[in-house]
Amino acid sequence: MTVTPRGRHAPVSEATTHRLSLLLRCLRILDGEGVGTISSRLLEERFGMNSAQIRKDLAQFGEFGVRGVGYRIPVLRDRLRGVLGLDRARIVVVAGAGNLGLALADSRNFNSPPFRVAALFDVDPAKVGTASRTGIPILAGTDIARQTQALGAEIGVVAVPAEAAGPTAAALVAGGARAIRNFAPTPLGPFRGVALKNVDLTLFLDGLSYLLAASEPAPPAPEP
Amino acid sequence: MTVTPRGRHAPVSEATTHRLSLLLRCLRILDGEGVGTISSRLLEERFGMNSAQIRKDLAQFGEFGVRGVGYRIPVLRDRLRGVLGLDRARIVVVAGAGNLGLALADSRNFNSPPFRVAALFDVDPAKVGTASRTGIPILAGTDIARQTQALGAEIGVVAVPAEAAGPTAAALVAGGARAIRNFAPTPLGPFRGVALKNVDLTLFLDGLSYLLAASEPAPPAPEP
DNA sequence: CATTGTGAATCCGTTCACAGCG
DNA sequence: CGCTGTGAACGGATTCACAATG
Repeated sequence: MTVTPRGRHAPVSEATTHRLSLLLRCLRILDGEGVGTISSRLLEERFGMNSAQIRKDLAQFGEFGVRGVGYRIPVLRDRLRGVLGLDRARIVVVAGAGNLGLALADSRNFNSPPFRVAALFDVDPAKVGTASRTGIPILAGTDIARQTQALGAEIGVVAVPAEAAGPTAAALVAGGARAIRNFAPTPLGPFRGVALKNVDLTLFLDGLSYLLAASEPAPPAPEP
Repeated sequence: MTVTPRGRHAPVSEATTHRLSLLLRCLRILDGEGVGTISSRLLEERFGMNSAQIRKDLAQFGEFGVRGVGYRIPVLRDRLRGVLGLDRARIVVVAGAGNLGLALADSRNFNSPPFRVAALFDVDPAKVGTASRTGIPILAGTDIARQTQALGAEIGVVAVPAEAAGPTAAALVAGGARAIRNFAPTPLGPFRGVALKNVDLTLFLDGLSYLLAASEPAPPAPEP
C-alpha cells in the first residue's frame, strides 16, 4: 500500500494541483450537504469532472479511497488539505490598494482561512493610514519590505500599475515573501527561491476575441 | 505555399493563442522602438520566448516570414491581429460594479481598442445612474439582457458575487453576448454557442500554497 | 461486487534538426 | 548565407481497460 507520506512525491503538474483544488471545493460542498462518502463516478456525474482523472491525480500523492466504496469525504478533504498545503495558515499582503487590490483583499473567498490578508500597501498618502471596507489596514508603499517581514507574510500579491510592478515585487521578496502572484500586465523576471505566477487580466479579452473570430464566417474579407 | 486564409485552419490550442497574444504585445513594443524586422532567434533572446515554438505557432495559421530575413513587424502584427480577431471592434459589458468590475472596466489595458467597455451593471440603486471613474455608465442590473442587446455587446464579463453569477450570465447570453469571462468562484455550465471561460481568482492562492508546501521540509509532522 | 488504483495505449503539445528558400 | 517552415522524435498528460481489493 504505497502510502506516500506528505512531502514525499514526484513533481506534479500544475494541471493536477488545479484540479485537486477544484475537487477540494466540491468536497466542501458535499460535506456541507451531509454527504459522507462519494465515488469518482458520482463526482463525474455531479460536477462534470473525469473520474479516471480524479483517481490518477490522487494516485500521485497516495491512496485515499476505499475499494468498492469510494472516498470518505472528511478523510479525503483533510488529506487534500495536507497535500495542497492548506492545513497551515498563510499570511498574505496585497501591494496596491486600487480597485483590483481592494477587490482581492476584501473578497470573502480570497481572504479566508487558511489565508489571511494582513495588509494592503499603497503609495497614495490619502489612502495610507485608512483601511479597506473589511478593515484591512492600508500601509505605506515605501514600507513593503519592512512590513512584509514584520507581519510574517509568505505570499505577496502585486496589484499595482505595470511601471511599479518590478520594484514592488522586489520589495516583497526582500521582506521574505516566498510566493508572488503578479496581476500587473508585465511578466516579472524570476527571483531565486520564490514561486512567481503572472496573471495577465489584459489577455483575458484576447482569448475570447480569438474564439469569436473563429466562430465567425469570414470578417471584412481582404480582397484577393 | 500553404497560405491558410483567415478563418480556414485546424483547431488551435489555447496555449498557442495565448503565446500569440504575448507575441503581438512584443511586436507592438518593437514597432514603437522603430524596429522594422525581427527574427524568431532575436525574439527568443530579447523576450525569453522559444524560437522554434514561435515558428510552429505561426505555422498553424500560414506563412508570415521571409526566409533568410525574419518577420517584417508591421506585416506580422497585422496578420496576427487578423488571426486573433483583433482587427474588429468588440463591445464589452461588465456585470457587477464592485471593486473587481470597476478595476477591469477602468483599466487602461482592459478597456482599449479593439475592445470598448460600453457599460457596467449593478443591482445597487445607489450606483445605478452614476458612472465609473473613467466615465463608463453604470446601468441597472435588471436591464442586462436588454442593454446588452441595445449596445451590441459581444463580450460579457461576470464580476458579481457567486450567488448571482448564473442568472447574470444567462441574461448576458439572452442579450446576445457570444463570449463570457466569468470571474465568480462558480464554474458556469456551458451555454450553447457561447464561448465561456471561468477565471477563479480564489484558486490563485491555492496554487501558490501548493508551491510553498512543496518547498517546505515537512510541516506539523503527523506522528508515525 | 462496486470501486479503487494502475499499467498500457493514446493523444497532444513541445523540441529537435534540417530541408527549402529568399 | 541565414532564417523560416516542417517532418520526425520526444515527452508528458489524459484516457482506457482491468486486475486488485475492501
